[in-house]
Amino acid sequence: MSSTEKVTIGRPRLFDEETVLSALTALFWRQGYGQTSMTDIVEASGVHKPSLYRTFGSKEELFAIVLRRYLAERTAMFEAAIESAGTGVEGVHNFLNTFEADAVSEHGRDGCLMVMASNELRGTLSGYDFSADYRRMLREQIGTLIARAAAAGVWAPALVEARTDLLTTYLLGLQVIMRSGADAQEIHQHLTAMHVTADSW
Amino acid sequence: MSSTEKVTIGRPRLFDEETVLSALTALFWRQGYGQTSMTDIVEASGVHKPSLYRTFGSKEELFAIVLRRYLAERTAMFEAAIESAGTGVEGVHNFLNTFEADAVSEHGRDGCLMVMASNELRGTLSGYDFSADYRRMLREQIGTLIARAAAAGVWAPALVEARTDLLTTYLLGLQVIMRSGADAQEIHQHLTAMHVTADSW
DNA sequence: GTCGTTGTGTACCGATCGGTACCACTTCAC
DNA sequence: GTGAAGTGGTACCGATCGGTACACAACGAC
Repeated sequence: MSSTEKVTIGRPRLFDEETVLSALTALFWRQGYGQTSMTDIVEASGVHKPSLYRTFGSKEELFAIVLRRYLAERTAMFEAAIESAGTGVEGVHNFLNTFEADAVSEHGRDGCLMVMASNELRGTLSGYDFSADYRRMLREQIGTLIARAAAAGVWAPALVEARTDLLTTYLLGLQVIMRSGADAQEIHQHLTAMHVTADSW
Repeated sequence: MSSTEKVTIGRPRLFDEETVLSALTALFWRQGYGQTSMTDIVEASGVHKPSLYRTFGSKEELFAIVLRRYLAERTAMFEAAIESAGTGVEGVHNFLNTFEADAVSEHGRDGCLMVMASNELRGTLSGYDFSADYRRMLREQIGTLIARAAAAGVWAPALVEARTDLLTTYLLGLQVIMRSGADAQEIHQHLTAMHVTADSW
C-alpha cells in the first residue's frame, strides 16, 4: 500500500538495490576504487555484470553513487554524534569518545571512504568534486560542535573558526592513521592529544 | 677515481638509476600506485621494460624502492625545516610557514606520497610496513620540534607528548586536504588554525 | 493466449595489464 | 681477435581489465 512502491513493468529485480549498494560500499571502502575489479563487485553483490551495468551504469558511475550514499550516511552519523554530545567542552570530549568507539570497530580500521577516495582520485570523480563536498560538510558539522562548546564560555569569533579548522584537519589525519594499520592503542594515544587540547579551551 | 665507482662488467647502463627513480617518484606521487601502469613508467623513465625489471625487479619492488627513497628525502627535508626553525613557540610558527611554502608548491598539491600510499595500500607493501615507519619518523621529528619549543617555557611531559601527537595528526590531515584539490586559500586557513593553537601554548 | 518491457545469465569482445623470451649490442678480460 | 657478462629493444605471453551482444525468463496489459 506504500506510495513508494513502484508499478513494475517487465520482470522484477531479484536483488535489492540498497542491499547491494551497502555491500559494495563496504567492498570499495576496504579495497579502494582502482583495486576493486568488476569481478570482485559481481562476487560481493551476487548480481551478474549486465544487471549491474543496467542498474548503475559504469563502474565509475557506480562508485559515484556509492560515494554520495556514503557521504549522506556519514553525515547523519556525525550529526547524531554531535547531537548527543551535549554542550561545552564536555561535548567535544563526548564526541571524541564516540569517534574513538567507531575508530576501533571493524569498519573503523578502514578509515573513511571519502578520505580514501580523495587520496586515490584527487577528490574528483567524473566532474563531481566529492572531496570539496565532504570537507565542507565535515567542517560545517564540526563548526556546530564547536559553537555549542563555545556557548558555555565566551570565545572570540576567530578562536571559534580556528578551533573548528583544527579539529576538522585533525580528524582527517586521524582517519589516515586509522586506515594505515595503527592499533587501538596508537589511535587512543592520538585521541588523547585532542582531549588535552580541548581541556585548554 | 672515486671509490664508489663500480667496476662494470658487460655493457654499461645508458640511464642513471637515481634520475629514473626521481622521475618515477614524481609519477607515482601524482598518480598513485594502482593507477600507474608499466607503460606509464616506461614513458616517464625513458627506459624500456626489460631494463626496468632487470634493475628494479617487479613493479611492486620498484614502488617499495621509491617509497624508501622518498621517506629518506622527506625525513631530511623535515629535519632541515626543523633545524632552521629555531626554538620556542616561534620555532613552531616558522616550521608551519616552511610547510605552507611547500604545500602550495607544485608538488605540494600532490600531498605526501607516504600518506597516499598508506591510504591505497593500507600501509603495507609486500610485508614492509612502510606506514608505521613513516608515522614513527614523523612523530619523532615533530617531537624534536616540540621539545625545542618547550625548552623556553616549562611544559609538563604529558603536555609535550600531547602536543607532539596533535601536530603529527594535524599534519597528516593537512596532507589529505592538500591532495584533494584544496586551493592555497583553504590550506592557509587550516594552517592558521595551528598557528592560533600554538599561540596558546 | 500474444505483445511489450524489463531483468537474468552465458559467453564473449578488444584493450590493457604485469611480466618475459629472445637477440643484437657494447663493454671487459684475456 | 674470442668469450663471458650485462644492457637495449622488439615482440610477445597469458591473464585480467571494463564493458556488452544475445538469447531467454518473468512480469503487466490486453
